[in-house]
Amino acid sequence: MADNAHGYDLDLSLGFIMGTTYRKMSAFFQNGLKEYGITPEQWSVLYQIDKEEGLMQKEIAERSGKDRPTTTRILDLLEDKGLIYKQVGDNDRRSFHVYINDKGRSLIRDTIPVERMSATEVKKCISDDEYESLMKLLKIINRHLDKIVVDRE
Amino acid sequence: MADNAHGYDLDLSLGFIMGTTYRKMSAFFQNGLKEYGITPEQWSVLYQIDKEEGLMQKEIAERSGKDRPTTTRILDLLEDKGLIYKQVGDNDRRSFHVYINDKGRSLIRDTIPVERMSATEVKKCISDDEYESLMKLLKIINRHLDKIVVDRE
DNA sequence: AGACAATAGTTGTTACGACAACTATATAAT
DNA sequence: ATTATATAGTTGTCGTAACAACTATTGTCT
Repeated sequence: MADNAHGYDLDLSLGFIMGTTYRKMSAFFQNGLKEYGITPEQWSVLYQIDKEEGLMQKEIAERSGKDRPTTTRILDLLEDKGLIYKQVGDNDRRSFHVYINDKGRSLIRDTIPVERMSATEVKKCISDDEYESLMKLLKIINRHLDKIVVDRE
Repeated sequence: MADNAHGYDLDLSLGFIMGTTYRKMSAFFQNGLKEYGITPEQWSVLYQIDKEEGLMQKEIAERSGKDRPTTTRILDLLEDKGLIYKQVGDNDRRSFHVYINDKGRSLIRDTIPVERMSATEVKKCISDDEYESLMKLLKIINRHLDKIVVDRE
């Protein structure tokens, strides 16, 4: 955000508009998280760990929609902040299981209302039906693009 | 993309889903641009310069939805690739006017079909009406979030 | 058992976005 | 005219994403 906030020339492609919209929503969330010393992306990873403890990094990556390198780095940051800890896999010594600790748990508890505020804010400018239809369309496109990309693996 | 392509746990917030959808669309476009040695973000900047030559960097930043630092860097890359050139402002010696050259022009001409393919691909999984309504909703949210952020300037 | 492939995670590089701090020039206020 | 302020652009830093290349471990094939 910071620097540009104007009347954009929005006569542009879907991908482009989705990018700017996503970044603004993310910035809005980030603004609410300021005092908690955590970013929206870190939050989403921590949230997944809180939701189900003992996940392997690979599973966390899948659930938070990030690739393995990015997940490694975000987990490092969360560990540095003392919010989570890793434990070497019992059966598989290549893998780690990830656990949240008290500090992480209370951070998530405290910030869930902040996360909700993003949705609340968006719902100020569109109806509930429109919100639902937006979510639905995004999920459809998401899955569609997955199919295309999966072929390349 | 590269690493993760699965059945996500999409029980997540709008911002999150918008982020992953945006990244997948961007990756799809990027894939089509591969042979042209340019990224989607660079493309969007070059596209604006082609559309109206002699723009100041500030105007390019606004139209492509980027802040000034990011614009500076992308313009540097485009200049290094020999697609554009800058010229010091006549009245205002702080500013630059940016022009596209032949190589840049032909790149845009050649890649506009690639850009269109992204929209075409998305339209394979949703109807035209849904596509339009998606665009409309994103623009509304975009403007709404602008209003909130503008207050901070 | 030994070779080979698959998998979990890490590291390095490039691009981009957010943000703060900076330079240089232009404009306004007095 | 001098000072203050605003504006155009740049540079530095951090976080994140995409991607390639790597290590270590596990599984498979023979």
